[in-house]
Amino acid sequence: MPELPEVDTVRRGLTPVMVGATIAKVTLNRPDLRFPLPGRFIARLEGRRVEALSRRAKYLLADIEGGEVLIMHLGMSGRFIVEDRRGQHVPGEFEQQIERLTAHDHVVFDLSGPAKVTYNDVRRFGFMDLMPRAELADSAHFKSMGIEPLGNEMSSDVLAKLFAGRKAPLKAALLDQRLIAGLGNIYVCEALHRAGLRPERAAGSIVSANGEPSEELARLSETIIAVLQEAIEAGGSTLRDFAHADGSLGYFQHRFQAYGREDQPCLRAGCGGTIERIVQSGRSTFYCSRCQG
DNA sequence: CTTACACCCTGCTCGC
DNA sequence: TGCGAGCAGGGTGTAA
Repeated sequence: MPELPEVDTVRRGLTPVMVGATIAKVTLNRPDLRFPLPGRFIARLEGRRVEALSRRAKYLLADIEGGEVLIMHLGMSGRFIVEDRRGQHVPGEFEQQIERLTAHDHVVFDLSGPAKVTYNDVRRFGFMDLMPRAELADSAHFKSMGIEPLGNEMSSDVLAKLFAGRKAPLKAALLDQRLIAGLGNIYVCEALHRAGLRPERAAGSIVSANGEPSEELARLSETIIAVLQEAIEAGGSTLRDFAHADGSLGYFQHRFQAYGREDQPCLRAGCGGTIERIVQSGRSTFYCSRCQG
């Protein structure tokens, strides 16, 4: 589920639960996620306070008392479930509570308060790592990471530099985390649709020859920011409601204009086209060949 | 350096 | 009803 807006939603949800709390106990139900968990994972966390929780691209970062940072990536299917410990043992706390599936609960953080935070990940493409804050920037995860799309560096000037001369399709360039970090398949499709740009076009083709940012590039830059901000405000897309254990879908139903809408009418006013699905770099691209030029 | 592709893993849906 | 194929929001490693 998690692209930048979803990860940010998770960050917001976990902040009041985790920040300031002490990690009383860590339980590992397996020795690895996508990668092996770092050595002495449990000992380095237990008894320490969580000082802050932040996001970089699709990564969640928890500052741990003592100077280390807990790095968490949700992969494709990772999610956090917050439970009041009593909720587990006192049915009726939530009237309609459905027993949640605990298969694929891989890591459990018992906090100093009544809360328990469980990392659940069916496909196990997610991972966690732990290292001193000072080593973060040079770590394998972050050293080649691109700009933060909602950060200060994001502008059509910077995009022009990043895209200049690239033959890769716009779709691939926007998905490349070494250029811009945080966009995923959904929001790339949405941004290109809203900006009216064809996903197959070479990324370099929207940078004008004289080096000045083109109008298309400016539109794309602004659209990316707008789409992400709107998604964050809506609380992400299809994330399950991680704050409760009832298994129900989150409130945010699809406001997608393109993603997942193959064969359905293009929603751009006056377009009248039909959304098509093609495959680029092994992944589905949804777009309207009529209004995306 | 850039680009392309296989791969990691589990579960669900679709067509036969 | 059963079963294989294809698909799913991620990143990584390798090869060309």
